[in-house]
Order: sequence, then C-alpha cells, then structure tokens
Amino acid sequence: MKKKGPTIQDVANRAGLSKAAVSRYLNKSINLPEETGRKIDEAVKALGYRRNSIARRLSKGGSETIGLVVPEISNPFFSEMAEAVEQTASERGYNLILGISRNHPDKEIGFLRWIDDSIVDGLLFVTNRPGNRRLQLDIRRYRSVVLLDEDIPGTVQDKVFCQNVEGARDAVRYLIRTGHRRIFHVTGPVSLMSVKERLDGFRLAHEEAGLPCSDNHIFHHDYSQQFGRDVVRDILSRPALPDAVFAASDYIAIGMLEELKRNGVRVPDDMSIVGFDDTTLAGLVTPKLTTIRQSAAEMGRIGATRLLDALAQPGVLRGVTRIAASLVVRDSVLDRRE
Amino acid sequence: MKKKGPTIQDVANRAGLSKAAVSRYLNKSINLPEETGRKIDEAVKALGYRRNSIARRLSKGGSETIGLVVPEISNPFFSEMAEAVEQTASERGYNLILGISRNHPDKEIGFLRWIDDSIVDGLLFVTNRPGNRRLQLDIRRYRSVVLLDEDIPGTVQDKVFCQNVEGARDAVRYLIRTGHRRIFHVTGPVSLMSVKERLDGFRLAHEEAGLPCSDNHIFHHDYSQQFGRDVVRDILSRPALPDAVFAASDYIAIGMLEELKRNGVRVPDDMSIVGFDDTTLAGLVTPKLTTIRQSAAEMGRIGATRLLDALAQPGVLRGVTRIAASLVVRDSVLDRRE
DNA sequence: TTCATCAGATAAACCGGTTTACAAAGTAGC
DNA sequence: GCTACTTTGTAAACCGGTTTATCTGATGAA
Repeated sequence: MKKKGPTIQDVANRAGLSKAAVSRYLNKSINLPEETGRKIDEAVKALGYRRNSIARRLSKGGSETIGLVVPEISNPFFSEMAEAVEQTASERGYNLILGISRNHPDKEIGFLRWIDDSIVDGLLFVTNRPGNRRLQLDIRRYRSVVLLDEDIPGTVQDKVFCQNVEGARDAVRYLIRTGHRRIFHVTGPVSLMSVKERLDGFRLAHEEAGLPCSDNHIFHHDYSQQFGRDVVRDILSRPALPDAVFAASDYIAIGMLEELKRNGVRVPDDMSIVGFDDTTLAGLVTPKLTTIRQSAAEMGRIGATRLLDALAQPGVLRGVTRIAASLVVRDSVLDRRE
Repeated sequence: MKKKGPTIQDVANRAGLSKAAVSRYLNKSINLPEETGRKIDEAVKALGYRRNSIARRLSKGGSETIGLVVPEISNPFFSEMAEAVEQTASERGYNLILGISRNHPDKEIGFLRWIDDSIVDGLLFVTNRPGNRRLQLDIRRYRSVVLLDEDIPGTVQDKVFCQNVEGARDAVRYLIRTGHRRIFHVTGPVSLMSVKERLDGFRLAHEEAGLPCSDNHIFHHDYSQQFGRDVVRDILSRPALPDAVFAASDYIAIGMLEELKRNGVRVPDDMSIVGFDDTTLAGLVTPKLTTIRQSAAEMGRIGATRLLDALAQPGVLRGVTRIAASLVVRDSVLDRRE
C-alpha cells in the first residue's frame, strides 16, 4: 500500500551514475555525452521515475505555484479572472492555488503568509477592504504580490486596474448623447478606488456637457444585487424620478432591473440603465443590459503575466497597468431624442 | 533581501533546547513541563518563527492540499462548487489547488499526476469525458480521488452525484400535472451518466402517466446555451410544436428562452420550459426559469468531506452519495388545465 | 615530457523540518 | 539502597531532491 515511487537514487543506481549527475542532467544544468544521457533516460522510463516536487521545492526554495486571492469565486467576474489566471499560469508551468477571503481581513492576511510559507512564489490579490490598516501595513512587506481590480493605498506593488474614469465617463456621455438629462449614479462604498474613479468619470461627463450634477443623485452602498433592489425603493419614494441610472456594477443594475419591473417601471421606456463590468449575466437579463465592458479575463491574464515576469526577473516594477473599459450597447437604454 | 526566516534550529538555540524538542512540542507530540513550554513559546514569539511548510511536507509526506479539477471555472455551477470546496478544505486546514481541464483528457491526466508529485494529497474530480479509455484506466490507480457530478464507468472511487432520475421525473411529473401532454427533452451527449439518468426519469414519468414517449422528441447534443439556441430552430421547423420542453441543463433552457423569444414564441404561454441545475442564472432570466435544483455547493461540500475523511482514515470507501434534486417553481411553466 | 585545461562525473553539504531510538535524571516502591 | 518506571530531553537518521567544490583522466600546447 505504500506506493513509494522510485527516487532519484534509484535512477542513478540503475544508470550506474550518481544522484548529482542525474539531477543535473534532468535539469539540463550540465551537458553529458549522448550515451550517458541515454542511459539516464532509459532508467527514468524503466522505473517510471517522477521527481518529487516537494523535495525539489525544499532545495530550490520555490514552489512553482502562484496564488489568486479573491473575495468570492462564485461571482462571475472573479471566476472569469480565475480562468484566465489558471490558463496563463499553466502555460508557464505554474500551478494555481485559490484563496477565497470572503472579505475577511484575517483570511486575506493569512493568504499573504502563503508567501512566507513557500506555498506560493507570488500572489495575485483582489481585496474589497482597501482601508484595513493591518492589511495595508502588512502587504508592503511582500514583493511578488500583484494587486488586481482594486487598489490598496500606500502600497508599491505592480497593479492592474481598468480604466474606471474613462469607462464611467463614456457610459454617462452615452446617456447624455441619447437625450438623458437627469441621471442618477448608484455605486459601491466610497472607500473603493473603483467607486471614486467611476464617480469622477460620472462628474466629468456632466461637466463636459455643462450639466449640473447633484450629490443627492448619488447612492453609495455596495456592489450587490440586494442594494440594487433596495435603492429602487428609495428612488421611487422621491418626488422626481431620474430618466437614467448609471450603476457602477452589473449586479446593482440587475437588482434594480428586477425591482423596477416589480414596481411597474419599464426599462428602458420609463428609465434607462447602464451597468459596469459586462459579466455573462449582462446579456442574459431582460432587457439585455447596456454596460461598460471590462474584461476580467484580460485583467487576470495581464496580472498573471506581470507576476510571473516579476518572479523570473525580480526587482523590475512596472507600476500600474490599465485595461480598457468600453461601452457595450444592448437594450437597457432608450434614445430619448425626439 | 534574502528574508530567510528563522528556522526551528534558531528557536531551539534561543530556548536552550534541541530541534527535536521544539518540533515535538510544537506538534503536541510530547508533553513538556510548563516552564519548558513557556521558553519555547517565548522564543517562537521573539523570533517570529513560522515553520516551513515545504520542509514539513517533505518529512511528513503529505501536502495538506487537495485539488479540484473542473472543465471550467467560469461556469457558475463549478464556481459554486469550488467555493464550497474551498470553504470545507480551509475549515480543516487544507489548501485548495485548482485545475481547469478545458475538457482536454491530457490535462485531466496531468492533474492526476499531482497526486504522484505530492502536490496534492487527494483530488476532487469532475469530467465530461467519461468515455476516455486512457483516463478510465488511469484513474483507477489512484485512491484518494473523489468523483463529482459525472461518473466514469468502471471506477471504484467514492462518488457524489445528484438524484438525476428523481429530479428529472419530478420535472416531467410537474409538467404532466399542469396539463402538458407533448413534452420534448433537450439534453447532452448520451455518454454522460447524468444524461442517461435524466432520460430515465423523463421516461419514467411518462410511463407512470400512461403517456407515450417517442424517441424523436429527444434531442441530444451538449449542455450549452448554443445548443439551446440551435435546437429551437430545429424544433420550430417541425410540423407540431411541443407544449413543453424539459431541458437537462439551465444553460440549454436559457439558450432556448432567448431563441424562442426572437422567434415570437412566448414562454410559458406558447411553450413551457423546465431546466435543470438552478444556477444563479435561473432566477435572472425572463421569465424566471422553473428548474430542478441541485446544489453544486452541497456536492462540493460533501465531496470535500468525503475526501478529507478518506485521507484521515484510508481504506474506508463510502461508495456513491446522492444529493437531492428538487423542483423550484418559477415562471416558465404555465398551468394548462382549463 | 610536462603543465594547463577541460569534459565528465561525484561526494558531501544543504534545504528545514519530523521521527526513532535511546540517554540521563528523577522518583516510587519495596 | 536498589530496581523499575517516568519524565524530560537529545543525537542522528531521514524525507528526496539541488548545488558546490572537487576529483579523475584525457587532450592539447609548449
């Protein structure tokens, strides 16, 4: 029942050589004459030798594994990201280990320890708790961490975000261009960089168009479907309805869609809605959601590439990379120009 | 820049003891007097010692990591499963490493090698290629593999599936009970166990009701949205439309919904639809999909528990576990009884 | 011939723990 | 006082590789 596989010593014995020769040959760190190489190859094949990766990690000090830490994986944005990261990692011979933080700072910090513990060589990190002081202080100690999607202020790592300002500005520009004048913004907590930046874009588009932009047209809470539903009740209780809403996430937009429907408000006839993210859900709801597309896959791919490059060649920081955010027109916005 | 953390030897030195004493104390495999224990604790704290998990794995022979292999992670069914697996694993001190096979048998077999390579102690395995001969032969060599969702014939591992027959039967019973008489079945490839079993349930419900059940009311291809769209064109080209369709996956059902809408066929007024899986998408589409709920999370949780139990106490096989599949009534079925 | 050089290969240290087998000191029982 | 445990602890082997420093014998140049 033991199934102890053959060790490198067994291979060496069979080939009539030393461990060192076999190891170096297998790692291509030595040039051996053809005949010798053949003997090793033969022994490896005959014994079915596979090197023990744990032992290898111990002596090399690396794990050939990277980690991805996300708040949740059942959110399509993160699962699309994970898919791309796994793809990129596996193309370069790395394994991917998954950490799900459920937004607990303790878990997040625990995942950082993976680096100390040589469980991973580096980490791709997404957090929704940028304000956590401990995390902030802690994360700076770690090189080989790449931040995705949301920033943690005061950190110096490589980072990959999307063009939040431009995306939001384009969304609102589009609403203005299609004749909307009273636009609300429903978004997440002010602590998040993406929220701040999308709000900047929202304001920018208003300024460009010479439109006023009141603070009480802005609703902060979180990027959830539930908030989308709740905010609708809030909005409907007000004297004047907006003719459009720019929601800073598809989840919010979808929650709103649902609740508006329940209240007999037709989208887009009575109210237009634009979302943000373009997860797979956006094309599935009715009406199909017009939204700003940011590719979670691209973010994952670029982040993983950055990280793997950094591991291969330490010391080279590339700073912040921005991926595109572009408008995808579907059915949730009505053209109101007469 | 080396950041070499303190080793157990450093702790031993500071506490004036031997490596062995420290190791055994830290692993609670020895009882030391309070005073000595305190000295070790002090040294650990003062030095900020964390044990090197790679070295530990090497000597213990285990990795305290399990793997989850799925065809894709961006499919909500699998990401919900992954979330539950990660949760269960982390509660028991295990890490989760993710393998995405993209349905390539080569990759699947590669992931099995993780066990040989001591990268994982065990594997949760979901495949859509049950027919692959090589995989079939190969997988039998591995204990500590648990099969989820789909079977691989001829294997002896622990397995967790859902009650496909009962679920499908209930779906069709419900359609019959609500007055439907001409029910089509749109499903995946015959090679999958789930497809066979759901078909059995489909037939069973017809028999019970004394209804005929023709083979050319059954459409096989795959569990994809695209097939849902395609099959609608096929069905609409036929002389007589069904009054209901039982789709063996939500993805198929959603694809059909979309294409039916495009063709002016109203759901559920002109045609009722029942899906299978109850992924998050089901509640989001219009009309909301009536479907059979199988909890991917529960499957993941139970599978992970089985695997971890098996690792803790080898040799005890529990065979096949079935999780519930139950009807969730939403808006895609019309009651046609006058 | 002789010294330098180099290809081919190895012994031994090392990575950082765990574990086995055993020693030394304390103490109980008689 | 002597034997028999118990307690407290350790030295050394081990896990399975990688890597460094070194050795040997052959080739080439002077």
